[in-house]
Amino acid sequence: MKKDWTPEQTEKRRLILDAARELFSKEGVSNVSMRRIAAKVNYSPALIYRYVKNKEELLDQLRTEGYQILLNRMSRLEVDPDPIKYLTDLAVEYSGFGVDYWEYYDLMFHMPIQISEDGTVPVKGYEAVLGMVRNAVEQAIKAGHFAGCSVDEAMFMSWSQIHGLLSLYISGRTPFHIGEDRAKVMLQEIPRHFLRIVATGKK
Amino acid sequence: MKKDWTPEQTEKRRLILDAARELFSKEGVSNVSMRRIAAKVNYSPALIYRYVKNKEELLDQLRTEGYQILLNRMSRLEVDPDPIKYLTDLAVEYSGFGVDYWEYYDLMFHMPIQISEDGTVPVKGYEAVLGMVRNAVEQAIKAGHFAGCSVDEAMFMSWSQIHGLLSLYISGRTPFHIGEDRAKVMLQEIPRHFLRIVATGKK
Amino acid sequence: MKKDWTPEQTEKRRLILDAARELFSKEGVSNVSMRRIAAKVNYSPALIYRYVKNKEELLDQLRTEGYQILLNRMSRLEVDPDPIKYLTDLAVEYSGFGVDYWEYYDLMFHMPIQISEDGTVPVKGYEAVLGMVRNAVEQAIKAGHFAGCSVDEAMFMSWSQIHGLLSLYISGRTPFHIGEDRAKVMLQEIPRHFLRIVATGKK
Amino acid sequence: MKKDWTPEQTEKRRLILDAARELFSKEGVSNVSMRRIAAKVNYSPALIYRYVKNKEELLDQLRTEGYQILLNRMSRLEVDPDPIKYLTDLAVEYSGFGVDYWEYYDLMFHMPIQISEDGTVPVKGYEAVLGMVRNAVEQAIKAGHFAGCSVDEAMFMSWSQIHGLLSLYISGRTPFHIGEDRAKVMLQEIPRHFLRIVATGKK
DNA sequence: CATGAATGAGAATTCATTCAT
DNA sequence: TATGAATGAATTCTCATTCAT
Repeated sequence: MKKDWTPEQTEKRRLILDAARELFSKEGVSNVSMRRIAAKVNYSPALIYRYVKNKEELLDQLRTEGYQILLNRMSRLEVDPDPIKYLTDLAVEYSGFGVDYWEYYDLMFHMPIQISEDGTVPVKGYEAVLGMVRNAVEQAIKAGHFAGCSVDEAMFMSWSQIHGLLSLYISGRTPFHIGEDRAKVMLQEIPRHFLRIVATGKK
Repeated sequence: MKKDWTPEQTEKRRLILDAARELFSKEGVSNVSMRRIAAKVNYSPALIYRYVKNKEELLDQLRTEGYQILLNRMSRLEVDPDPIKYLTDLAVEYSGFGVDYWEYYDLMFHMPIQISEDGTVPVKGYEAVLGMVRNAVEQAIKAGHFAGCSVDEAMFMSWSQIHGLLSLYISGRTPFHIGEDRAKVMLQEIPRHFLRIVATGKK
Repeated sequence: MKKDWTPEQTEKRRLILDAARELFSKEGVSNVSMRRIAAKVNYSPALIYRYVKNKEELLDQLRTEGYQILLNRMSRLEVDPDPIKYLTDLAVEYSGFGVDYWEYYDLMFHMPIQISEDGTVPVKGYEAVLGMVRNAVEQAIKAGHFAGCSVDEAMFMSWSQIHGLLSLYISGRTPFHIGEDRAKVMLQEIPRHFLRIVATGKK
Repeated sequence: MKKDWTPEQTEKRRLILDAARELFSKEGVSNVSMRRIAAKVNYSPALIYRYVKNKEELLDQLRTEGYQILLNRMSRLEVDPDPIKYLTDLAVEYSGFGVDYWEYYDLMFHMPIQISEDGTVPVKGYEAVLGMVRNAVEQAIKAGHFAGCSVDEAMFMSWSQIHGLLSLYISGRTPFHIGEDRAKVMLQEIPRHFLRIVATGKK
């Protein structure tokens, strides 16, 4: 499945990938058959296989694309001298991606992760994305933030805060009033509250 | 599937549900057939349908049970006068459930939510669970915490922090070193860091 | 696919195996689909799989049965003190099987042989059959026959003479006049000519 | 597919046939798709059908070619005055063909024979090949060999001896030690033993 | 002459589910 | 109550073949 694609072919492949992405997140990967993807783009089931090797490759391609887009968005940020500012920028960008491309996000971060024998994740881009976050967290710790946290801990807490928001958002669990633009409200939360969930109990 | 169950019937239904849950969690919902559930409890495939309407109802039932268990765990907590302490207790209990019953959790909080026409979630227990959290958050706000946050906001941030941790944990994305007990490490994080992601930038 | 079969089940499995055998030799193994086998016995395609694990197992079963039948026929012979007489008896029995069960024979001796890593043939019965022939040939050599031949050679020549007859017979290449009973004529040839193709040229 | 071929067309058809033969022999007729044949000669699948009517015709053509090659090899022999010598020469040539072109041989002599209404075999060359053998046998009988055999019988025995060797050889059933050159060993057997399987029982 | 696009038919399986007994 | 038998519909994927260009 690499050949040299003509523009038309690329376009058709795109069509298929998009249809698949939509269906996958609407109904779950395993409830979507190649047939249904074909039907959605008005192709015969057999034709799908001229543009996509198989279901596996289709999923991999979507995931890889997702990581690439996310990576691009995160990379275009300037590195702010204030590591917390930078980390927040990253979070904003990450969430923006999650909201704009929630179908991708679903495929990228909700499926059980595959780890190859050497301990790495075999989908291109995954490690790169997490690496950026990790570096930013590391800088923040060096600058005295996240008192008492290891890099792992700080990274995990930061990541999971944003991931939690996106995950609930994607599955429709944002507790905001129906009628409002969920996405917009969601995205306002991030810069306002990221890394600032402070509940100052007397302890 | 609403008949009046005799105790024996209830017990058998129980057996089936348990088998289903175990299989689902071990192999993923869509990789488990009704046949395999039947085999696991030594019933004929047909008999399953005496106790369970179909796969869908089976899943719904499991979800409902999940909410019930979670509700029980959260309810048995004493309400600490310090609302932050209580909220943290709730978080610990919630996460404990998520780790112990991650297979339930997956079914309960990762699938797209179904909302009925009147705006409620038709699965029994769901609203109750969230209600408890909401109340606790409300108390905390009244006590002066979460400065500047609406109840919705504070509730969403708190929930998604924990949900994010669990979600990443369930899909295998905890960035801790292999070999450690992921579950244990994960659970240590919660009381240590919940509601305390503070990054004091100079701003 | 072992379970304990009830008599009815055994019978149905038999039905399927027989249908498969007929189709296989009439049209070639790879031109016969499970669907067609199902159709031939008036079952739904799915039902086939209650009685047979898959196409592979079906073929293996048929082959194994074939070797068993052949082995039985060859085993019931008394060992004649004259090794040539005995060898001829074996040949007659072997050919009788080949003619009576030519569909089996086709599956057993015309498909490319599978040899496992340890150099043996993994289908039960194959080695046993050849072993009997080999022993008989060995006795004959010890008794002074097959002058100048190794056991391998003598065994190969004897075997291939009969196999050649059967192979041509099965594929319809017996050059006897149409209308005669090909099978009968064929079988007469064996005792008359086996091991006696003597063309004493003056050289 | 009878058009008048230009030399270029003939050449291309040749290319396709050769590719097909190679693939067929390497992987078995039913494991080779028209696509793969096309790919092997760097044609588009569609183009194949300009030079070959369909898979069936392709096979028929290969068979016909096979008979032609075999016929050529057998024809180039001088007719030895000793009919047994000549018959042996034919056998050697026939087996040489079978070993060199075993893929052809398989197609030519293992598939069920098609006989047309007038009792002849509709594939060109088949009758001619057998005719040569038949004649040679006839001469041998006239010269006093094959005592007591009809032409049919003698012809059938001779043919099936060689065919048996080739058939077992092709399906991998030569009982010679692995590591030796099976083909070479096989071919040595023919002149050594053809028409000389003598087992002189005391009887 | 040549090809890319396209497809209907079919391959081996599997599954949720029903039904007669 | 319980089950074995049965199946229609679905799954992923391949293939021989046609046709418009």
